[in-house]
Amino acid sequence: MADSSNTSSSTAATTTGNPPEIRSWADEADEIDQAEKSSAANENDSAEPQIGSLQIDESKRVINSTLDDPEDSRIEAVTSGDTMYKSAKRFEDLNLSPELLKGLYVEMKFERPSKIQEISLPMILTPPYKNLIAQAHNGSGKTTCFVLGMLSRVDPKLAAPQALCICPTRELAIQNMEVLLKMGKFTGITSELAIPADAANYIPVSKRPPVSAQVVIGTPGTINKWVTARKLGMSCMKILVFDEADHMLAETGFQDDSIRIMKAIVKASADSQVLLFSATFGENVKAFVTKIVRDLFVKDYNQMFVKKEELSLDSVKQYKVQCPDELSKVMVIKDKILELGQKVGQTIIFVRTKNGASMLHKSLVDYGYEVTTIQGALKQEDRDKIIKEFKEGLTQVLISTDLLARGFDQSQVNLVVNYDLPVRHESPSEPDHEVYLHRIGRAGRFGRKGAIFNLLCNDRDDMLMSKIENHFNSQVTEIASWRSDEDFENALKKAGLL
DNA sequence: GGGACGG
Repeated sequence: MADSSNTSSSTAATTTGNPPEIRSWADEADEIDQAEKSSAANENDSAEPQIGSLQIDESKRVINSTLDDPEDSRIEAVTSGDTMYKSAKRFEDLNLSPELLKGLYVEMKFERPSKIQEISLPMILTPPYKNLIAQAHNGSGKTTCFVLGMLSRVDPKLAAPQALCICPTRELAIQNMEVLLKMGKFTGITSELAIPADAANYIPVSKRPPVSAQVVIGTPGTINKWVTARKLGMSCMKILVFDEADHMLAETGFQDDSIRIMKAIVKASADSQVLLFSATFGENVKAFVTKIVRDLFVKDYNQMFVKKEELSLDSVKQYKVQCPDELSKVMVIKDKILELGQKVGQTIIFVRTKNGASMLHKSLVDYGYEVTTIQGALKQEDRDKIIKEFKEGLTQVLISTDLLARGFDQSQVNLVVNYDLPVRHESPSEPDHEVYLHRIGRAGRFGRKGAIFNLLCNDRDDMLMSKIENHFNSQVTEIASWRSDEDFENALKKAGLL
């Protein structure tokens, strides 16, 4: 967890000197790993030899193989080139400014680097500042990791944009900015949020002054707009961070903007460093992302990935509920999940569409329940208000589209409901495993307890569910009867929530 | 389908 590392003996990155193996840093690494001695890895290798591997002759594999605590995540770092990295056991090992250290200890209340920080921060902060592709699990502290990276690399005396962070949603940009302000409180480092202004505060880009803030966090459209209008200068940029990088670089609609920003940075500031962070890097995405980094940046890149026996699937308990029809799904939410949920914390209910969100909202409100709903069609001020109320604990239940699937951090969320299972848009008979993982990652933050309820009401749902179970190789427990209060109570007890 | 570019 991010705020206080455990005390088990840590895992220094140690150079083995072995020739590099071709490895995957996808989140499915565990599966691949289990089978890799046999055929899986070989298949991968022969099909696409460059993927997930490094430039063969100049790379070294650095792996922490000396774990003595089976509870620990396994963190693997693959470095390229000759630079040696020493893991940071203490923040003092990182040459941070006293002001930043104070922020870490006093504001963030950190004691020492978390596992992923211990390994990745030296890779981020050691010259020649190589690019980094980092997979870190939900709730493992990846935000604090790249925020610290940005704050450390900014020169406080230079009043120009030096760090840029790009996020897939406005909410995530805002949330990351809040972490930055907190951690950087004593540094005097300036920052600006680059998201679209609401109608009331709208100023045409041509009429706004150039950005002088040292750190800019925002969404791709607005950032591009500012860059194109020459209001956001790239010449002093040292570090570019993509949060939810797989999504930003692979998804149509994000991809063009993201690549354009990358190109602008490379053009203006050749030695800039790019950090790609996500909990998931699917097979296809991984290939694509590595290719982009290779093509665009002169410098090569390091990789880090966190392996855990069952991903983030182990601290939260997953359930599935057979519901005979749509209405019974509403009944389950109303009579079981909301009633019991009151006792165990906050709940997020995920739906597939904005319309679905509105319909469910109306149903529950008509039954007299207090729920709020967030989706992208709302006005920004409403979005802000709903998030604020939820984060302050004023509302207990939040219905959301996949707007909140990624990155949303609210520690009181113990229950996640999939009213609709996540499906791939291009082939709706296939589940979206990455989105599933991100959604359930909203519960059980930083190792806390949590429960997931998947509501199924037809053969297609059954099929999707079983594909998800197979993919993650984890059995999802079936609730015997959707009508039984006792069944749901026991489920929450087993999840450690009652 | 969702999110990200609207002005």
